[in-house]
Amino acid sequence: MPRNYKTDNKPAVDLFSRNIDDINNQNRQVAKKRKIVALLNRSEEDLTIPAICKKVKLSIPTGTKLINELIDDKIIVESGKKETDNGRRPALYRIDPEYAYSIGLVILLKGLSLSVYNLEMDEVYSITDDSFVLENSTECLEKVVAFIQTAVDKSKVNQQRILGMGIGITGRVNARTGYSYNYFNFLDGSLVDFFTEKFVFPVYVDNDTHVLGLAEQYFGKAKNIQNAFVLNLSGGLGMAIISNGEIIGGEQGFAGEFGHIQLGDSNRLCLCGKRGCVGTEVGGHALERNFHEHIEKNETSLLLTKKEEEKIDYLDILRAASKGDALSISITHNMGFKLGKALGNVLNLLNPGVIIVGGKFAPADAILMDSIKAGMLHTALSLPLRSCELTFSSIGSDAAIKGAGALVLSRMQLI
Amino acid sequence: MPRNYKTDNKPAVDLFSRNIDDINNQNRQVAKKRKIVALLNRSEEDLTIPAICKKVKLSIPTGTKLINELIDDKIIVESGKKETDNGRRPALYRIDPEYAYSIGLVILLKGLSLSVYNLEMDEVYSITDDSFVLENSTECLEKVVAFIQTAVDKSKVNQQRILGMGIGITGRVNARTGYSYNYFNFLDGSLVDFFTEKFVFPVYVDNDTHVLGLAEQYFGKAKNIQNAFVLNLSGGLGMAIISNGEIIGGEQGFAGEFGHIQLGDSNRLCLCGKRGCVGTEVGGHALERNFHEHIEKNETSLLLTKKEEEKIDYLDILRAASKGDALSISITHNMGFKLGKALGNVLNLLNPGVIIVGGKFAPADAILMDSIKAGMLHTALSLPLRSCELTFSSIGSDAAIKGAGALVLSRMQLI
DNA sequence: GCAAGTTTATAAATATTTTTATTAATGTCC
DNA sequence: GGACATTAATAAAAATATTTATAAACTTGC
Repeated sequence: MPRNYKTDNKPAVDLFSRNIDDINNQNRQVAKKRKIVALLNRSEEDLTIPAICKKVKLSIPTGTKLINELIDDKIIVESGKKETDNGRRPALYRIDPEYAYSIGLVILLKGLSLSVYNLEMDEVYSITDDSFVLENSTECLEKVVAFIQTAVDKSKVNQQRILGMGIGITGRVNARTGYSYNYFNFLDGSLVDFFTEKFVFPVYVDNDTHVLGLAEQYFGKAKNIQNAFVLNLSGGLGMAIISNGEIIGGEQGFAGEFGHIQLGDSNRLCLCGKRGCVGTEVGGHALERNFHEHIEKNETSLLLTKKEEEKIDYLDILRAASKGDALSISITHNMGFKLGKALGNVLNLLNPGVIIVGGKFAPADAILMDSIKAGMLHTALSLPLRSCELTFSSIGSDAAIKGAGALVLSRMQLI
Repeated sequence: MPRNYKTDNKPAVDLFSRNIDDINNQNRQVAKKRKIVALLNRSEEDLTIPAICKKVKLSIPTGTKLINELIDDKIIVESGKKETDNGRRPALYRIDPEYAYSIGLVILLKGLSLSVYNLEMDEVYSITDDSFVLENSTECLEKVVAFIQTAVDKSKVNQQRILGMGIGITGRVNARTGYSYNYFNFLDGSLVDFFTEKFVFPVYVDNDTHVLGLAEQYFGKAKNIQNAFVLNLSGGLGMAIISNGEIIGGEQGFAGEFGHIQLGDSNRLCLCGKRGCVGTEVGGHALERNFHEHIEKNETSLLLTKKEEEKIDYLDILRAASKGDALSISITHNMGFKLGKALGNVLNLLNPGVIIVGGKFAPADAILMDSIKAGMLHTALSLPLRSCELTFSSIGSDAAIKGAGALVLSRMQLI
């Protein structure tokens, strides 16, 4: 009887397997290929074979073999020769960006945004529904599904080429199990199970703040930094904590509820039922509330000449502050100071190398930088403060969506 | 000319190499051997070859080969056959505990303790100097060196068999660079450099709280838990944070300054210069202060009948509380409540699965458990609180020393 | 008490990876 | 402009690891 040895040397597990267990239990070659792709994905410039082999700890012959296989599979392309001072010039390689795509979806209280990204995380399609209002209902969930379906259709991307969809949703989310606890919590199974059944590609979920942190980690100012805070400062206040190079989820993925730390001196009642949460003093909604309280005390503002008082939102206040409106400046500074105090305390606990202000307030660096720093001085210990940089996100308004897209690559260990 | 192929199949890098770069840049076989040793070190019971191979992801022939080499090197010993229900009975293997040793040293404000551990982290020698008082001086440092030298001599352990010494020292420490910032900061180089020059074995350093966290992680109630807080509640208050299975050091290793978060409602001036730090309300010294303040207000206590007021320390207060002294119980409960409130806030931020109270207060669970829980209820969000267990360390008073010893194995990736 | 089933351990065959040697492609120096 | 230095890529040889087959050591069930 002839012996039945394995003759095909192709890996049994596909690089783009849609089964997460495969990814964690893959053979050495596929794991190394994944690392090569991830390295090229992270790298700004194209890389040579020796450089790749050094980084992924492979000998040049094996590295060459795997890279050639990736070229055969159309995942990697040669992009020219590298200019060097001496020696034979090496060939450069990069990812073929159009080989595969990922989808980022962000579900906020108001607004639904989806983008399709190629492997290099360049946006190839984008759509937003500003009229969307998040409700914990079947109808709302169906709306989301319909939105995704039409978006995917309109993007004209081959669905077989979609690696997966990452969803960032507001509220408490267990990223590991895929359950959402504040919205769409009426489902029998997890939110991930629900979506996975609806689409041919795999679905991953995390909360909006963690997804923003991912964006900062891969494309923003937390790149190559092992310990960072990424603030999601918009209407509310959240924080993604990066420690030892990883976003901290905690035991159920609930980590980051910075808005519900009681550090303030105020006694305002928070939505969570407690009093004095940072979130009652810091964030867009708190800013609006402060604005209206001051107006009630007969203070005045340039803003009142342009808009009815009830319709003024925190973005109006920010704009007014940057144009010199005294009240807007005052309350924004005040908010920044309180935020700084809270940050200084948490800085003592976690010793980050950088604090990045993201969210809708990211462009407000000119107004907020100094007041936050002043606040931090009041609470932070000098040693950890000295080596912590305060900075504002520069990724732009689609940061969270891009982070949601990156969630796919991250889970597939391709970035 | 004869070709010079490598003929010796022994690894070029020794398993117990004293060069940390070797460890991070080792060949596959040595890395796997290290994993085998670490697995056996962590495992309660002895393991079979198939079990080991499965865990470290090796085929049985290669696993067998490596294990046999470890046996040849006297690092592993066979310990009998395993009883099974069916099939051939496999041989069991375990670490030869006396093959090598590690030293744990803890330098506190008052007291110096050193223990020698075998590979299974059983104590083989222990010595303490209670008269020691930590000062930031050359003389004090020389005292420490002399203490270590006589201790190592007295322990009668072959110095060549000592893998290294782990030091836990109070104050801010950068574990990566080996610098100590509060004590012995007058040195030209790092504290690690200083000690490394004095001894033949390598030296590792971290602060006392992180080392306590390590102990809890490897031998205590944080074992197999990915997200935990380990409180160092003694005279002062510190916290080791374990996230994603790793102790968080932060950018400079300063993470964990829980005592300097301003969460309290009090306005007491802290040693750090700020007001309202948790540490001014929680911890042994705060407890003593509270005790004396109450006595000044003419309250009374059983303790006063036994000891002069000035000599009463927090351990006396704890003992009195457990014997029913009303004042001691009251102020201890009060402290527990404040600690609980502070913990609840940080729990919102990091979502740990377990909070372990360690340090000198670890035996005070009966007095503190309920008051801490009550405090946490006031500040923690319900979802993260629900899944977080509060517990007290049961390792014992030498926890930190054992953690310092484990620091050696940890850095050598042998645990 | 012996066949059948199960698991460990070893041996042989096959597959993979690395090391070393060789060849190729460049720049530099005299 | 050619010897020489330098780096890349490929080829061949050696080392290492895995798969498969087989033997050995057990239990169980009849």
